[in-house]
Amino acid sequence: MCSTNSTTEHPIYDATVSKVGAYENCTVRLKGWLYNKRSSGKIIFIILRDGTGIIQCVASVNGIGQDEFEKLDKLNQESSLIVEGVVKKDPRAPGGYELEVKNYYIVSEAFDDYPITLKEHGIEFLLDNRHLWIRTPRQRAILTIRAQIVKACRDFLDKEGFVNVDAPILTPSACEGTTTLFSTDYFGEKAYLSQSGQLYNEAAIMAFGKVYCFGPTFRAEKSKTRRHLIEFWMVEPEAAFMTFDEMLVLEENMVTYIVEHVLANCQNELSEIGRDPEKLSQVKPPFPRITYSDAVDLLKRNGVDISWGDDFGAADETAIAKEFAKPVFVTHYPTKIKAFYMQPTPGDPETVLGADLLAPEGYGEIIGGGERIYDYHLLLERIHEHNLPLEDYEWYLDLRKYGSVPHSGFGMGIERVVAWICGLGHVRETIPFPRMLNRLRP
RNA sequence: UCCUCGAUAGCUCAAUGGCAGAGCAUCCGGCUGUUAACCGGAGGGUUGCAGGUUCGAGUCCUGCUCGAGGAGCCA
Repeated sequence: MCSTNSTTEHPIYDATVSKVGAYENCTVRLKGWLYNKRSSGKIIFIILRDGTGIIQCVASVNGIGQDEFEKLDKLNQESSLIVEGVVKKDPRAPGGYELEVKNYYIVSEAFDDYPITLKEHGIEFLLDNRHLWIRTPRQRAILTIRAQIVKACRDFLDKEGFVNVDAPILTPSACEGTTTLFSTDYFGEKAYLSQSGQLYNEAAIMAFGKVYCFGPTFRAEKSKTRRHLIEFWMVEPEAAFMTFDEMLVLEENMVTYIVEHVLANCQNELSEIGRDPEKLSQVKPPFPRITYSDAVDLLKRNGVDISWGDDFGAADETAIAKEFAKPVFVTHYPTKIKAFYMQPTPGDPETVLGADLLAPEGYGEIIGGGERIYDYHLLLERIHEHNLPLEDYEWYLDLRKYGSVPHSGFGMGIERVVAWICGLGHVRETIPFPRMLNRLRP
């Protein structure tokens, strides 16, 4: 990267912590924040954070002079600064490289009461200080993995020929009429925040064939568990002519692609959060498939008090997923516990062509999807059965009037996937600024 | 909405019904290879709020507020 046969001119390279290994014995300039420091009289170790990583910078009185040394020694945690120095390989330094400081500039000196110290903190305090908490290496790693998961979703679907057609956030009515929605005023008319882009996707596939929407979703439910956020992100692929079985294959290929992408690109981040990649590398197609009926039998054998027709609780999902090392599909749910648009199973109208994908290790449902009703008359019947306001679904019924085709789609919850891949105990760390019951700030 | 647990220094936590404490952070001082550095010193409190019992309440009782975990709910 740089030549070591130095002339009288010593070039200074702008670098980042993550790339510093390429500049061994060269002078580089790093821009970042003071994460921590350790001082020992005439030598000081500055731990610099620049967003790409953390590096130890060593400054001595001999190297930068008494005045500059004392100024640096008094610098507060999280002060922003620019450091110039020589990159040295040193096994004593965390990360294997350190910077021998030749020069530094303080950009902004931080106040002396930065709340997030390097000691332990409680979750309430950390969430109150989420705007600062995201600076810590662990949170940076999780959110970096999230970004890579999002990228992998888009890369995979683009590669498979899906077109990104986003659905509106402001909608005139509930997509399903089941869940509690946030309402807002739309110039005198009531509008709701989207809980799914699926119905709009179904319109879009008749124009593009294969589409996906990717955006935030809002549920005004008073859910208070490790798997729930009030505002979360979903990617929802939908394709014309795609059968139920083809959809399952698409799902397992997408999940596998995401896991492989993270394993290939986020080694440092996985190691930072202490996630064992071994468990993830087992995720390869095909994923096991179990029908709802067989899942009920499995639970009964394990002593769970459940009868056919009951929906699964979180503990049930965990018990089912525990039987498998890979994500598992639960298919053919009872018609009455699924949404109105689900296509009945041929020859078995009591169940539908719907499937949930349950993540391993107790992370529960990460995908829900299925084949949609494409017959006009059946769909109309279901809308009546569910007492849905017909006027809100007229455009949706139009899709069955003008060139309807069999089609399928699914929705994947990004935060639950991030929680699973990162091995986290709660989805609140998987999104930059979580919106939860009792928490709207910061 | 329900169940369980919790709230004491900026943070994490101690304190048998009997003087309000420690570590970290902050401030002052020391130390030329530290690894959440270490060593010495200082400042820092309406014990979530409102009542009650008691000679005496951080501690026991009642109500409330806030939070956490879970349930219900939830493609």
